[in-house]
Amino acid sequence: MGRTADYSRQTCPIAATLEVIGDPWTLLILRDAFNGVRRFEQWQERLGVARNVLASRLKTLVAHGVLRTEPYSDRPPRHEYLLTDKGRELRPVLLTLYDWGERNIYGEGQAPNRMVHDGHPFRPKLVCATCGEEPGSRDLRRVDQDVAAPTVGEALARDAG
Amino acid sequence: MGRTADYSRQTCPIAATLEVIGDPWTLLILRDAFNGVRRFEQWQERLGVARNVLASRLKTLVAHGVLRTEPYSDRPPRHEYLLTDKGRELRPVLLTLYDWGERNIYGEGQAPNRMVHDGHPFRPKLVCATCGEEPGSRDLRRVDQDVAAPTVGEALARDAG
DNA sequence: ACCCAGCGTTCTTAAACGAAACCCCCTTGC
DNA sequence: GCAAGGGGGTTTCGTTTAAGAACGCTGGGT
Repeated sequence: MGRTADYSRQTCPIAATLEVIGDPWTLLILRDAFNGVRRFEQWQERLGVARNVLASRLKTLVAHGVLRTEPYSDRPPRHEYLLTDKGRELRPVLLTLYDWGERNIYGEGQAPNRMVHDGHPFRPKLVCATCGEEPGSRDLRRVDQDVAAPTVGEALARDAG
Repeated sequence: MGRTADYSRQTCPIAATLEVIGDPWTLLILRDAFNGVRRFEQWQERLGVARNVLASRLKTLVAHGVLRTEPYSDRPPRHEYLLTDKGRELRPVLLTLYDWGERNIYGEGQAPNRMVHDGHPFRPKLVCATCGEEPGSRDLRRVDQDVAAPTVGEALARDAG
């Protein structure tokens, strides 16, 4: 029936997230949003993405509340796209993707840019918010809930309504 | 000319990472790998992904060194797919995706499963490895290197060779 | 009046997906 | 010895989506 990876039957937060930001280009659109890009033409120019695809991606990001539109001119009517709080919470996702790519593809210090935090080099570290420890492979488990949890499709529908 | 989002002209670790794991299904394949899945039929059954697509994804993950094959039977010749060290380093990516989906789509405690770390609930927190602080939007910057950095395509080629 | 900027929409074409059939290799059971 | 079945794919074919280029719309500038 086509090509879309349809994650919506699953019941999993990862699948749910990918349903929102898993399309090709979407994460690069968000990367640029974090870097200050707000307008259609800027994204189009920087990414070289097809305009129809860009329009469609922006639309679904707005529909999911990751971006919102804000008018910046009445005549002619123009608006820009800004990250919402929900969108800003995606920053850890981008940072971990960045880190993996730098270490595993580019190699340390070989990347075209660096992250700087308050004057010193930044490298993300993921810790347990409760105890502050870095989780190992052994001590972290995924436990099923006994309640019947909604599928991705259902959760997204509720989220939109 | 087709459909692939081609990130390879960019020079960015995020784009480089997406070139490896950004295909539809790939992140769910990895999610299941972290949950102990190792064989073709298991993935096929759990994901419902088309077999040709699954075969192709596994192939590229092996080619990029995220998974490796390990024989588990000589006659008939059979192998399973295991995460490499490089693959295991993707865990933070999966954890941040999980966290976002749980909080922003399912809602706290509504997800079908929970993460448990050493007996207590786990929620990932991203901190600066150097100073231990959680970075805000203001104090984290991306700084260009002056050296001419390789494109994603070049970095991946070097990575493979 | 003409051109330009900004933001898309509409078209066509070609790649990638989805589904199901098919294939190979070997084991087990009758 | 032959059929059935499991594991791990590949082939074939139809459909959907992305790429790419062209066009449209709104208003501003000169």
